[in-house]
Amino acid sequence: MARKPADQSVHRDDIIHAAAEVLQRNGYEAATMKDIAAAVNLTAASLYHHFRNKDTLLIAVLELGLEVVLKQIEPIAYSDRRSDEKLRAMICAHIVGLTENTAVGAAMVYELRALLNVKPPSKNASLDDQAAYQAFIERRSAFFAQRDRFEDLFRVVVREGVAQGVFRAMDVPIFVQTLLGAQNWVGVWFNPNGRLNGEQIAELIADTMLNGVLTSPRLTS
Amino acid sequence: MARKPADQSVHRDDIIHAAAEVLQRNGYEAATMKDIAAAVNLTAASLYHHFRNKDTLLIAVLELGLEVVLKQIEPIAYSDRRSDEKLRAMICAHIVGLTENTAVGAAMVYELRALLNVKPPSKNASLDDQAAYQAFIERRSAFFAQRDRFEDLFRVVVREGVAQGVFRAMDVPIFVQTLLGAQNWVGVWFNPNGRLNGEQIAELIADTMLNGVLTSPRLTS
DNA sequence: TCTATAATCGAACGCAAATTTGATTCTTTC
DNA sequence: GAAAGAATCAAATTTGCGTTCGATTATAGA
Repeated sequence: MARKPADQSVHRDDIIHAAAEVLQRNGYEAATMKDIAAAVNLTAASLYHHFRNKDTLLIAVLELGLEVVLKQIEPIAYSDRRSDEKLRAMICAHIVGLTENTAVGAAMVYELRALLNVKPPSKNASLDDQAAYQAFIERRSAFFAQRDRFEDLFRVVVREGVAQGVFRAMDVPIFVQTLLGAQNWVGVWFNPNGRLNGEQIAELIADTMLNGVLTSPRLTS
Repeated sequence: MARKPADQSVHRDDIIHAAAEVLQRNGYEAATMKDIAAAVNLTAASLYHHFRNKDTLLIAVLELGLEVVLKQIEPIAYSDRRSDEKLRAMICAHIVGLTENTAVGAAMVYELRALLNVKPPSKNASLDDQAAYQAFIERRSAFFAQRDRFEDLFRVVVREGVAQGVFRAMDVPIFVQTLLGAQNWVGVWFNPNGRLNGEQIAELIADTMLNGVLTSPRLTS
């Protein structure tokens, strides 16, 4: 009866990754469904077989990006190493992740606003559309909840370090924003053909940030 | 004969600031000329009396943002204080500037891509349009040159500090990107109704970043 | 082989947005 | 107070994009 996805057909994830790349180049509003479709050798119309609409595609990209990064950071945060070691590992993991997929990383920085700006359907829209919008809103909330959780991991580890005396007393939320800014920015300026690779950059940044808060400074271990 | 700008008429700068605010909310592509016009009680058509097109309005916003920030940073960089004091002052000036005008600050982070994505006019466009596009391109190049100059100010001061021994040996370009990321990010998360004001945030961030590179750590002077 | 459904596409729809046009209303200056 | 240009607007134009529709093709299971 039913037919499973054919092997030669384009996969959901292919589209998401292609979308991320088009988004990186043009930004959400300027990126057209046609562009995205072309990147996977489809027509715009075909995309609607895989995604209800453009908004849904956007959130799929962002969810993917967050999931990847969470999966790498979370186990480190929950491990029982020393706080400064954990923080260093988290910083490096995040930055290396960004440099390995700059497209998704850039989306996580640049496209959140687009996600927030998604407009509700007009009142004479189909019930189907109304329901889909509700689902979208909930999905978006869940995304932001996850994202808060991601940021919290850093705050928790830093607080831990302060309590243990490995980090100096500080304003934890501000420090974490400082850290996240430095990290996210890498997704903006990183050049795969540049002088340093992701790991090297990650270590250098971790050095600086850790030095900024360690009670007894030490460089790369 | 000719008529000088009437006093009650909307001024170029009003439009630029209004545009910055609309851009902050929606992003360049999603911001409509109508929205921007409405923010200064005009119609979209009227904007074309002041700006040739939407692109020109965008670059005007960015030029304004850069000019403001350069005017504050440059004299500090060229002063003859100690390098670490200069760097601290530069960081604070930049961050305070961002928090005082988050709209323009956000544009400096988010809208550079839109600036790069401006499309040339079609080949059957008027000569006037062709010429205007050339002018735009040059203006854009000049903008990026200025922006490089801005970033260079930081690199120069940091190198100076390393040479003088107040800063540890480090990878200067990476450190400056780290610093700029932390700074720019403030424009993204800063909340005027938040717990801390711009100055306080600036000092905290400066503490962390300087601590990250000082040879003999010290906190707020 | 036959059928249900997955996957795709070409063409068309509807709409919103940038820009143009042609007039109209102010203000300054002579 | 008239002329010239500055500043504005309503309406029309155009263009491009998201999305829908109907039809077509391919494939796994009955």
